[in-house]
Amino acid sequence: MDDAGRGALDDILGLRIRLAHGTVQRHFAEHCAHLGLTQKQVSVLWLVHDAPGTTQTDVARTLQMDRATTMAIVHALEKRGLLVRARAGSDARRIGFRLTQGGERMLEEARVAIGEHEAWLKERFTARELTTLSRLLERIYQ
Amino acid sequence: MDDAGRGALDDILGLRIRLAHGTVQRHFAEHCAHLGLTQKQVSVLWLVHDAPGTTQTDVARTLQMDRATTMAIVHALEKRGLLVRARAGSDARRIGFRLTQGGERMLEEARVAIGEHEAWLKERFTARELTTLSRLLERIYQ
DNA sequence: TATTGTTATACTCTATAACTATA
DNA sequence: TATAGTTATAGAGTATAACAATA
Repeated sequence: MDDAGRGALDDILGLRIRLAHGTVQRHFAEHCAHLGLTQKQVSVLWLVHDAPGTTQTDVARTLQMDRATTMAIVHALEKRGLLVRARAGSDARRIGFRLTQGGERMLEEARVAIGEHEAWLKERFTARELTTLSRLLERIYQ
Repeated sequence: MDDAGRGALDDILGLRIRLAHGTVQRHFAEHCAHLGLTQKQVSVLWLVHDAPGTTQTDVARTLQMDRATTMAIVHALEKRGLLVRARAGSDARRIGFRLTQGGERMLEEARVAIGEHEAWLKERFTARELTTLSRLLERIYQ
């Protein structure tokens, strides 16, 4: 009995995405180890910097995470003094985030490391290929 | 102080890959929950089916995992009686894998569920786009 | 010495469920 | 009732380090 016409593991797009993700994650972990931050933590710092006052629910939606998962990440950042929480607006349930001075400094440093990390990732593509890849990936998570 | 010329979070390819990966993983978890298998476990079953006698190191290399990580996954499959281990060839260090009858049956069932899952994933692309996406992703992990 | 398998350990991410406070 | 945040808990994936057996 053979597997003719049954499809190979190579045709599984999910596997390709998973392998690519793993490769990127490993390179990040190595290259950005000196920051002591994970990809997710940097994403949150970046997001809050771009839009101070962003709430937990906003962050969860943008990064497509559970609220509880978001909590854990924010907690770690708060514990390190990179981010503070404060009531946002008239709705007493909503708590907005702001970066501390230390958080801003850390983000600047992270941006340098991530710039290098992204350069390593992108160097294998032309500008046109990068645009194509970004647009195709977008269709998956949007 | 503004961020003109500094690059936006949207330009981070690593983030797009991460979001796409998360979306695919969540859909797999929902759609394939009845199997009681994770993506990794199915990959290992599939791999061993395609090449009986495959060793732990082979699996680790193909799926780009640590040997210890591979162990944990294989252990779970062995515990459920889907896979057995046996000495492979003359090298007494190498242990090859084979699927049991139950493992073969489980793989058949998994293939159906994964076919549907992949159809959901791929329906948003044309055949040509799929080829492009696969080739671009390949350049990252190969 | 190098490779293969193994175990122990630890950390991140992820999600669920149950809870409190506010709208 | 619905939403925002919180906490506890658990499982999966990942990696490191140290070890035994074999090449």
